[in-house]
Amino acid sequence: MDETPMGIWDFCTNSALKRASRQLGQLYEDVLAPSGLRGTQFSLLSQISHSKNASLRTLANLLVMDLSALGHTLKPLIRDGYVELVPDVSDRRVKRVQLTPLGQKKQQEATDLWRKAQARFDNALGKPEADALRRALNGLSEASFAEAFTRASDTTGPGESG
Amino acid sequence: MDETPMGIWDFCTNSALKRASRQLGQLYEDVLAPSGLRGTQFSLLSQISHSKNASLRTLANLLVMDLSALGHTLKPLIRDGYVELVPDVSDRRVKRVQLTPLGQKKQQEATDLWRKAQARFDNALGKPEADALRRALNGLSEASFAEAFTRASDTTGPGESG
DNA sequence: TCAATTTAGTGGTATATGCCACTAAATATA
DNA sequence: TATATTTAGTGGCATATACCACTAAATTGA
Repeated sequence: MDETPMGIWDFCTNSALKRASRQLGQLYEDVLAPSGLRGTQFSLLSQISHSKNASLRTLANLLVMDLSALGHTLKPLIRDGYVELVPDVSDRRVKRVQLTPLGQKKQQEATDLWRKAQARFDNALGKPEADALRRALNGLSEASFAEAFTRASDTTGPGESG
Repeated sequence: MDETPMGIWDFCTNSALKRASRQLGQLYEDVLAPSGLRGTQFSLLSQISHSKNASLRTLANLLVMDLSALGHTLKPLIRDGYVELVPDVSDRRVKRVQLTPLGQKKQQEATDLWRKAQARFDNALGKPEADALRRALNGLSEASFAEAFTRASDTTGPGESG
């Protein structure tokens, strides 16, 4: 065999993460398809549902997403009548994000499909492994991890100083 | 506390994966920035370097990426002179992807930066955990996982029937 | 050999996501 | 109070990524 099936993802966590994200994204989206929602849109609607009356900024921080990216991503959902932005009265810069009744219905409908996808995932990987993976991923998403990463000078050698 | 900091990512592996991907993407890209390459572009150049003379289709499969998405993503790299597509002589449908000399140089330059990012990641998470995470993610990216997922009827109850 | 099917790529369109520049509004400071 | 700074959001531009329709070339089958 002269064709080594080695990839950058075997070394690079970032590449591995993106590749896995594409794969799992496809898998979940296929299941969510009947709802007409993309995977990201389902995540968004669900989080908006959880974080009632959050501002765009708050939501962006929770989702570890750029504020303007969130704004852009919400546009199709606003256009389709699932989400609305309500200006805050006390701070006129702020806009609160909320689901419309239609959005709530759509989110619930999609949740039924999502449960299937999640069940399949847990079955395919094993429940304990799935839970562990989710925890690990959520650890990476915490601000404290970003700080640890940024702070980490590459002390690859033996003996950790400082 | 009436503000439960609970998120969809606490339940949904897909949401957790995308969120972590955004976070890690930012972290890696900050380190790669001096090279002028985005994270995805570095992954791409590296994989092209590994998979010498691969066709677009082969590369797309390896990367678990849609063929046309790969084509689109390569465009900036071709425009900037890092990558070129060479038509295959025996099968005139096929285009082989390869780095230009400039692309090789850029890839090597970026690899030096990447090593820093990777070292920081390993430091922040711990080497064994990082390796385990990479393995888990690469498992999700395998075709066999997609098959297991698709095949998995949601046998959430006890007793798995054939 | 010729038609039907499959395979590789391209281009258009839409969503996902980030950066930067800009506006508006709130807050801090002199 | 008037100015400086910070904060929230918007809009433009670029890349990332998917789907669909289409072309071209190879393969299959009659």
